Amino acid sequence: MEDQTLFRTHGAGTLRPEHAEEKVILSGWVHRRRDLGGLIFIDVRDRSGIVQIVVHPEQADAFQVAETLRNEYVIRIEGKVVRRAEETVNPDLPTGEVEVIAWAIDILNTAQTPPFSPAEHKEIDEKMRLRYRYLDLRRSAMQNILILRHQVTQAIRRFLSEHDFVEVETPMLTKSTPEGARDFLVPSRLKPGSFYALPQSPQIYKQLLMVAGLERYFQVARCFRDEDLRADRQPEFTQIDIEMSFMPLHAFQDLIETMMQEVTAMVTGVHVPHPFPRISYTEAMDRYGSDKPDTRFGLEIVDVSETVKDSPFQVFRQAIATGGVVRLIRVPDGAGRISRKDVGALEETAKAHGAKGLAWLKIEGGTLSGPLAKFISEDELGRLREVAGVSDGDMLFFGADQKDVVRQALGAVRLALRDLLGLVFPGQFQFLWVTDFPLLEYDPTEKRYVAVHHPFTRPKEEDRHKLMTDPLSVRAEAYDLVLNGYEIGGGSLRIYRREEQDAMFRLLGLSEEEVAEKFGFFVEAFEYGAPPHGGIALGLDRIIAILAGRSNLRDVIAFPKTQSGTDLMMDAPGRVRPEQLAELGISVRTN
RNA sequence: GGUGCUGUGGUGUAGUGGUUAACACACCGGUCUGUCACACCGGAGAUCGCGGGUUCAAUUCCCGUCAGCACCGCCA
Repeated sequence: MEDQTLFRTHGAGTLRPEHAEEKVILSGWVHRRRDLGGLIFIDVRDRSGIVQIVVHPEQADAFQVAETLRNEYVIRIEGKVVRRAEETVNPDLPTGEVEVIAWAIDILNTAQTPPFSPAEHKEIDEKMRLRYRYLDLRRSAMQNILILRHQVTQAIRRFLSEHDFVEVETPMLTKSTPEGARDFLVPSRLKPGSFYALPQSPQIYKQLLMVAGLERYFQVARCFRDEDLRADRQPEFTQIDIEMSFMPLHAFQDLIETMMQEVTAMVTGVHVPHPFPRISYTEAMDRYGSDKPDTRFGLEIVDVSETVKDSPFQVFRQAIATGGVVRLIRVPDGAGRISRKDVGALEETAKAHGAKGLAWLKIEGGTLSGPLAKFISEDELGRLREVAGVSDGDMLFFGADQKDVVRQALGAVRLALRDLLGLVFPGQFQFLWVTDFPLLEYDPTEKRYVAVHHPFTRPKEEDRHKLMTDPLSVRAEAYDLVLNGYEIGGGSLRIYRREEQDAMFRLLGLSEEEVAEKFGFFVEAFEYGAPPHGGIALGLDRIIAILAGRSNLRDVIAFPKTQSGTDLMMDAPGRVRPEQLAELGISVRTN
């Protein structure tokens, strides 16, 4: 008899013909049971995979146990690996050339019939999956993602360590600062009425580590933002946070590119060339209507304001007369591929993104159709051919409004066309740097400038002279890393001189007292010899999701939140006992 | 804060102003020695998310509400 305390000699999914005739002990879950009456097959599953167990009636003890097994029971099996007869090989199973003849089966634990089975093939409702997350995670597809995530994190840790970066942990209990997203707050018991904030990112800490002389820092950092959720946004998420001193920007970006190249190759087997393309913010907005363009397909936006400025179509004329623009997306061969119904949906998309409408034109067999047809002269069409390369069979979508509106609306229409026409495919990975973001934007509700990236971002040297005279035209030394139309990272070179940081805070409308209160320690640190530095934060969850071909972040997070920020398994957030609140000096309004 | 979609046995779906609310899987019992999403026979299992309204009658129509999802706003 084998050692009873030994649970396993092999992983179920690892058995191969070379193990034939070996005695093995397996432990795992009953994936499926096929009871033929005089012969019982059990598919046993562990993390490594599935193997078929055969129980013959001659092994009376084992057979008796096998008859009572149910799905998801946890069992231990002793038996012998044998090659399957030619005609019973299962080519769909990695272990399909062998099976295990069992002579002993122990039930380590029984199981209720689960609300859904890990062996099931159908789509399970998201609510169900989240409520019983531990069952959802039994499915190999989910386990594979978690394993993949582990491997990526390990690879990144190794890569950065080899490049002399030091992993440093920074506090989770920190302080709320103005600017940025809404904070998650944690009440202090020792100082009633005071609150910690969970970090939106370790930004200030990592800059202080640069002042401290660490020179190269990284962290797999959990970050928290109390804002509404999306498919690509969770309230807590993980950043690969990186900062370094004394490094030229191009060299830093090269390092990040090399790392992403390695990760992509590891996960997908796809080799992405680098350097990655770079595009300025302005160009991205003009050509793609997005600051995170999906460049896997064309359909670029073309400005035709000049061409149609005298158009009889009033919407065009008026847009231009009031300082706006007219731009179009040309869909090659779109005339035959896009139905009236599709057009209606595209129009809704444009409207949802601020446009008043979406004018369109089909060019088929030399004749024009669509609401614009009667307004476009032969002459204008000729010039459109020149400017936008329009040819027969094309379909054109026009946006006419103020520049920002047209950018956003046509950007959304472009993505809708991507999905409608199926223009992208699995296995395509287009990395892209978006650079030269504006440093500031004007917030009309707060009536002041706010930082586009964050208040620690350095203005571009050549724009610095415009800081006081024309702040909105100042570009930042900031860069986003974009993959397939998702922002997967963002960073900047930082301000590292006190006077400059002070000037930036003043520009953002913070009073001297506010600066002293909120950032006093920070600017003070700059007086003690802060090195030139910069960095980036990469969104690990998004990177994994994209590389693993998943369209929502929940699938790459072990225990994610719903769109309303709840955990359906734990039922968090939850109420707390009155004594807990009392200790914290908190009373809750109940209306 | 707003818009849209969804909510029917354990699960996935079908369906209807008056039905015995249908099907598949799962579940329970039985038969079966080469199955592998086993097969076959039989069985049990649903206050149709919740509340209100319209109606002789509501799972179905209307309003509200809750939950999940997608999106807009928001997310430096």
